[in-house]
Amino acid sequence: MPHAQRPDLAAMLLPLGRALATAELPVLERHDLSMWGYVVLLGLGDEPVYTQAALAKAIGADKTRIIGVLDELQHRALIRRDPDPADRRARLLSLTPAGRTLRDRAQAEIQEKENLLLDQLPAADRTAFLRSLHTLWSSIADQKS
Amino acid sequence: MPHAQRPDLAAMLLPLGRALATAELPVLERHDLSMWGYVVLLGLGDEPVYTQAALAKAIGADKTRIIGVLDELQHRALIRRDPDPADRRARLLSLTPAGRTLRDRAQAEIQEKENLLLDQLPAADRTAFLRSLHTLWSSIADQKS
DNA sequence: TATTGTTATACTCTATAACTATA
DNA sequence: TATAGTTATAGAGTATAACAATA
Repeated sequence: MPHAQRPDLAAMLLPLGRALATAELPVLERHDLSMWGYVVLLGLGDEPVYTQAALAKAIGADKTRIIGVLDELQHRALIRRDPDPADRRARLLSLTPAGRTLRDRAQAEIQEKENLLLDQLPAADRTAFLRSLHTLWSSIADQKS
Repeated sequence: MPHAQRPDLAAMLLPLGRALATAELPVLERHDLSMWGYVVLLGLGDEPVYTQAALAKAIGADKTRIIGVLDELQHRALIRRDPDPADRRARLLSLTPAGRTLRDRAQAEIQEKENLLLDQLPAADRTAFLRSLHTLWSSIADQKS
């Protein structure tokens, strides 16, 4: 066997993902968001609630990791952290309208940038790429739960 | 604007890449290779030479980061680190036949695993995905140099 | 003066352990 | 006893600074 015909998948996916994340940092900075702050806003979808531990698990972070992030987002009134009347240990997390707006704006700008990169692909490849990436990503996300 | 129609690219690429890398760790372990050890072996392509700084840059590592890795690979006779007679500061790096064999075996096993994941895609999507990923990855790699 | 390889140090990020308040 | 949230601590990984040898 002479040599591989293609680079390893991980050797393409990870550098590409990191390059994108780095390129998107200035967008987040303009909105005073850290990467984790943005991920938390995304993690708090449109469905109202969560507990901190569940949110942490959903976004792949340690529960201790996100505490400072939640503190700051709450302080900026982007999220609410209401004690659950049914279980006073738990905090119900939700986006405020301001948080939702900020999240949607940041995401729109980020995906705009990403679309510029995707524009170099032929239209057919582009849709196949997005469809495939989504399939593969879903399959490993399922696997985790 | 209600909500994004797709997840962010980086939010799919990075978890997918990490999941693959994690799944491939046992393969590397069987060959007594660390992730960086494997990356170094891959970085020393079939072309004979390099200098440590150039290799580090090529694989996206700090030059100080790979010294221990090179030490171990050399000790196991997987690479050679010959002083350059023309410039005695520099070390010419190359794979030994054993290093090349090990690299090719590990890569074959890794890509076999990756192919299993890709098998869930329809054939047409699969080729379009690989072609597109390669295009995007090349474009960001070019950008760096 | 600049560069290669190296070591030692500092810094960032993340995970672990230990605590409180609830259940 | 077990769990949610928290704090403090320890660890892994990485980058920075400083050095000797060479150009």
